[in-house]
Amino acid sequence: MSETNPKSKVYDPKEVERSRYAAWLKNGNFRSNPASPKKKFAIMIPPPNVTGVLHMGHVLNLTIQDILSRRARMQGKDVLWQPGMDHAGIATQTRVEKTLKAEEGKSRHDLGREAFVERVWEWKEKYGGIIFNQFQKLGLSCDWERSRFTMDDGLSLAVRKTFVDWYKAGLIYRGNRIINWCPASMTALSDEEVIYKESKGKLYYFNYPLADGSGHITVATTRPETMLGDVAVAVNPADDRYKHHLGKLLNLPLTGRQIPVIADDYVDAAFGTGAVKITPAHDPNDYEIGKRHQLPMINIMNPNATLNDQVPAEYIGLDRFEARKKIVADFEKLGFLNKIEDYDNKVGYSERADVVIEPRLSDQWFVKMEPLAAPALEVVRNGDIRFYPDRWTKTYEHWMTNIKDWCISRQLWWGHRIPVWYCQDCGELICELEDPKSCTNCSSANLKQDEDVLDTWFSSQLWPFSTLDWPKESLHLKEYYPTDDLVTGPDIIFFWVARMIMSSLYFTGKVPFRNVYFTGIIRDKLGRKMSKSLGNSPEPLDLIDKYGTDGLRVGILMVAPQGTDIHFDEERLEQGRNFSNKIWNAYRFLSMFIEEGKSYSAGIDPEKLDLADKWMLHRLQVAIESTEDSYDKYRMNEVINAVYDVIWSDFCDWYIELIKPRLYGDDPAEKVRTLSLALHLFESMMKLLHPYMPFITEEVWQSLRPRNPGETILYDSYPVVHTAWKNEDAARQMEFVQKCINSIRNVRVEMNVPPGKPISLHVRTTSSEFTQIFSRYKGYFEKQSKVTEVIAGAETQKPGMAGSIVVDGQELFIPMAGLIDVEAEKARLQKEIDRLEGILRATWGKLNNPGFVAKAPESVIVAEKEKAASIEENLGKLKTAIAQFG
RNA sequence: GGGCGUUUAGCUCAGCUGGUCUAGAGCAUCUGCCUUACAAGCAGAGGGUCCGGGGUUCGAAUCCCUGAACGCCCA
Repeated sequence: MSETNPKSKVYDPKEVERSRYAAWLKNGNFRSNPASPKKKFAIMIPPPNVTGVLHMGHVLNLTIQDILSRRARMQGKDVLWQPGMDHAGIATQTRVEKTLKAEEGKSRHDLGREAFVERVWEWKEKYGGIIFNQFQKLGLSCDWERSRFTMDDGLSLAVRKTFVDWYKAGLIYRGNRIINWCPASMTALSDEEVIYKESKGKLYYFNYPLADGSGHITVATTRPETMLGDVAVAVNPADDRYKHHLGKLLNLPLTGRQIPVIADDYVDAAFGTGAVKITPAHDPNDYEIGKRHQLPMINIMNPNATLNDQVPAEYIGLDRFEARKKIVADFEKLGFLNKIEDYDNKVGYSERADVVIEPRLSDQWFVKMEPLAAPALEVVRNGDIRFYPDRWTKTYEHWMTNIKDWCISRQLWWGHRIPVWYCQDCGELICELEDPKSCTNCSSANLKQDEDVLDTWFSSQLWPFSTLDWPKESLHLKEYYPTDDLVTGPDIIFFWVARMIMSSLYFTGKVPFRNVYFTGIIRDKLGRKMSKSLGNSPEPLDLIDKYGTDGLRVGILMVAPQGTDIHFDEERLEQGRNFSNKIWNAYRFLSMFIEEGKSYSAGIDPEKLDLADKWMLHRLQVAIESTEDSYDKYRMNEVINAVYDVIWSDFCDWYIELIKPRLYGDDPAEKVRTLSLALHLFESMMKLLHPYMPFITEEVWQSLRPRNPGETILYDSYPVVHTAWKNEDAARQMEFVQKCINSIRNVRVEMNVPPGKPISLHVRTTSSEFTQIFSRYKGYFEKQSKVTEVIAGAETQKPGMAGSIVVDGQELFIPMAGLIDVEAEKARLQKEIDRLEGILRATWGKLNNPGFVAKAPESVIVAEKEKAASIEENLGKLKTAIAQFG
């Protein structure tokens, strides 16, 4: 037992959550066991950055993974939920560089590569694990002892093998290309790491004078500074305005250089002036034109986006944006500035450093994607891998069919260094699994390793199998691969999901996972993305403090429909916390009747069940059935809503109330029987709920009956549907009783009968079945609507002054001599009559429609006819009742 | 420019293969209750042009077309 006082009316999650989690860890409850004969279930955590901290997105994403893992475990599977982190090349290097600057005033170059990397490792050991401690507060059941890091030896070996194999297969190559350059991190980026943002800019029109003095050509540009690297002006060959200028030379202002006017189909005559300045070293499109026309490529920028010595002296060293201003000013001075217009366009920013990226011509390493994409596209199209929601397959297909080569080299120090050596003597390039000692061509020992490291995603793409020891053929790899489910955000579908599929198919011949669940993005209540700068991102650990982990998990999951963005509002979590409290109090209630140390058998004697028992058993089966269906479709919010409803609305609101007379009664055998069934039902519901609310369910489960040491709900069997306990008749009868009770309560309130005041109930029934319900289950009415006397029969007469209710043709009268407000009662009846007449009109509308009768399915027509008949019956009785008031 | 998504109660959202849907839930609102599990609770009530327009159908919140607003992705 924990220290929680079972008498406390309010559930306090703090101590329960702390001690339960500690016990699970201590008992190794989360550990996988590949040697066990159990069916396997595996999920790979999307590795958070080593620099990361817990945010709301994690809460949603990881809770879903935990739910799937816990359910699988309870279903008797051996579960591996693989945790770990990635090394986050740019983010981590930047972080450590900043610290170094702040604390020691040094740059990484002051330390040198080796010493700097050593510092990063130190930083990782010190701060890198923080996010795992935070994850544990969420109650996650990861196999922590198998935790992996992308820079581990094993995973590094996987990276190396991948690179070498792909290189040898011709899938990795080195090329001089225009890539996306981040001037802040001073490295190349992949296309995916560029974020395009809408920006209000200017379009500058410059006049370039013709060398023959015959006038000028006006070009338009959004990046004036690049004009210093212009090598041509291009026009569309069909553009009559410029035909006579083709082949002429222009004096490029400020530079003293002359550049030709050329023709190229790429130029859109309708844009700007129809004449385009060509800067092949600083624009991907210009680069293509430059290649086609064998133009020189002048790189005018340093890696940090200042101008280099390829420009006139007065511009050297200027930052690109300062240079822009100066060049515009200089054009104006020279009279070559034609005009400036406002211009909205999209500007690319680097994902990590959030600065404007600069297209840059440089030597980089690339992965050839097309051959890898084809099979990866196929496994999603043919259903070997399924996406939830399915619409993401379209996005995936679109990317895969328009795929471009992946720039994988990064000009960083923190990461997997490219396993390529260059012979300094003969120029040979060596790429092998083992570090080469000498040149394979000329035997020279004068080798130099490539300076660059690989994109972090290059190692992340191997995550599902590299964490399982690949390329070693371990038992883990054999047993858990391919994994079952992947849960992640759609924002990394290209970065990660697609690349895992490609590399897995190539190296293992298998898909990495069967199902991919894409979560929505958590936004604030105004629909804005959560961000540090807006300060609209709540701290999950604070929320756990306020609502408990269980409360937080369930609060989020209840509003997390499949793949739609979530508008987060803390009020939702109150619902989760309140639910904890509700469960706690239901447990407190049942526990009042439990004799210390006694185990109440789960055996159920069908002969001894009363209506409420049959109904509750039925409701539980229905709930289990519906959760199974929802789980199959990964509709996580539907699962929890179904469990929430059966516990709160069925079990707490009705069932507990209905069995109270038996529990408080004086028949000991009946008492034990009732309690046993209630405990069985409650225990099943705790198991059903466990994946969502692991802590309170364990806490309660432990106390419902004596448990062996180390026994835990984690490994108890997950509830399955017992069709024998489904009972539609009982469900229908109980629903009738509930409708009656609801109506009686309604009459009480509308007639202003004080809640405590007992009333009588006279019922005119239409059959002995109904008469029996009232006589046999009289107690239900007494308990639920303070009815102390029930008279039921076909011959029952309406008392003089009485409230009238008609339910399924049965006439319920509540004598209220002296109490009744005639006008109020008439109004109440009239309202019900109006409602029914409305429905009746609509129903007859259908039945009188020849088209409906001719074309609608027979079952629908029959149902409509029955509906009309039953409403007419009820209406008739209500009209009689209202007529009696005159 | 291309693609995807969203639009249902004051708020956040369910409503899935068209038919008990004069549309549900939670929160908020109003009324009454400290009823021996629970006031973080119980009981009851009010609240809707299902974004606009057109179409298909016997029948549309649901399917199709079209327009609008908002959001996301890609170029």
